[in-house]
Amino acid sequence: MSNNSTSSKGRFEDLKKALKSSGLKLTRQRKAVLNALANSDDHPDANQLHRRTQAIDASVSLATVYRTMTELENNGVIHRLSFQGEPARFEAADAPHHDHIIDIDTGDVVEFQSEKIELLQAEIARELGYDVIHHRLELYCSKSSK
Amino acid sequence: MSNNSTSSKGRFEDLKKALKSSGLKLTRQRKAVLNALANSDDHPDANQLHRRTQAIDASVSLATVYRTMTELENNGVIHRLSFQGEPARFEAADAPHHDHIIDIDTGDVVEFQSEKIELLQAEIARELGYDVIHHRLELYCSKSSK
DNA sequence: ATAACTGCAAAAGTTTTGCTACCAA
DNA sequence: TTGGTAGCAAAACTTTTGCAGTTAT
Repeated sequence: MSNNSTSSKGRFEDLKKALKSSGLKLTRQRKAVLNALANSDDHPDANQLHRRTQAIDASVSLATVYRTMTELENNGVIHRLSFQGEPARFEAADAPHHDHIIDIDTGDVVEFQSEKIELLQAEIARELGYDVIHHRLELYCSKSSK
Repeated sequence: MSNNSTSSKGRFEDLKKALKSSGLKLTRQRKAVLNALANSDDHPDANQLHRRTQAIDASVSLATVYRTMTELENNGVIHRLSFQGEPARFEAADAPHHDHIIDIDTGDVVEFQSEKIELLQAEIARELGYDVIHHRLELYCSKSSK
């Protein structure tokens, strides 16, 4: 089994596998969408993903991109990111959990991870009588001067 | 000066003051919008705020609600919250900084604050060469069982 | 065979905007 | 007086959906 997220080929195989285990049919169109997503190392929105998909298979419609993303999201195969004031972006869920830094000058997205913050979150929620099901943490940043 | 966010009257006065110091005109319509916002202790979206505003002054249009919120946001008087998959919500910015817990069963929003998390965020960003300008932290939770 | 899937176009929902008239300062 | 504002309706955008035909299994 390829958990190898370094090769886009491996990511494509993983996505196909995840799609099939979700009970979804592997259609020509979905193959193209997954391929486009596997080859994206940024976080494309629906239109970008649609354009990249069409470069592989020009017949794929935007509706299919949306429908596929919705299905895959419901099955935990991809994450839908909705940053402030932007259309939703998508990323494969194969990578370990992480949060995002958004460069407010360039729009670049950097991923990071902090066990400490996760623990603090759970602790805070617990004090208020809640369990954290999932969370969103985004740092809107500019490059530091020095 | 009333920094007293316990009384809605005080909050209304504070909002009016903030609007005027932003160089905006205090119109009849804006008075109604600010009044509606000052009397909201939840986080209304544009439609809700519009309805509450119309209860005060029926002539106010939805466009004016949006335009007013955009102006006030640009001047730091209010915050625009955009939770996952929902239309934007608004809150007065007079309260001290805080983040949000969203109850995924009821939609309730609880505010919390954690100095520790803020410090960790800054530290993480710094290690990656960034300064945090602002951030978003949302915990999507359900009531804890015990 | 047949239930799932697709493209297309239309609809839905949120937010913005052009325009003409109006009003706060 | 006059530049900022308002309402209205239309437009802009993102996302979803009804429908009739197609396809993977």
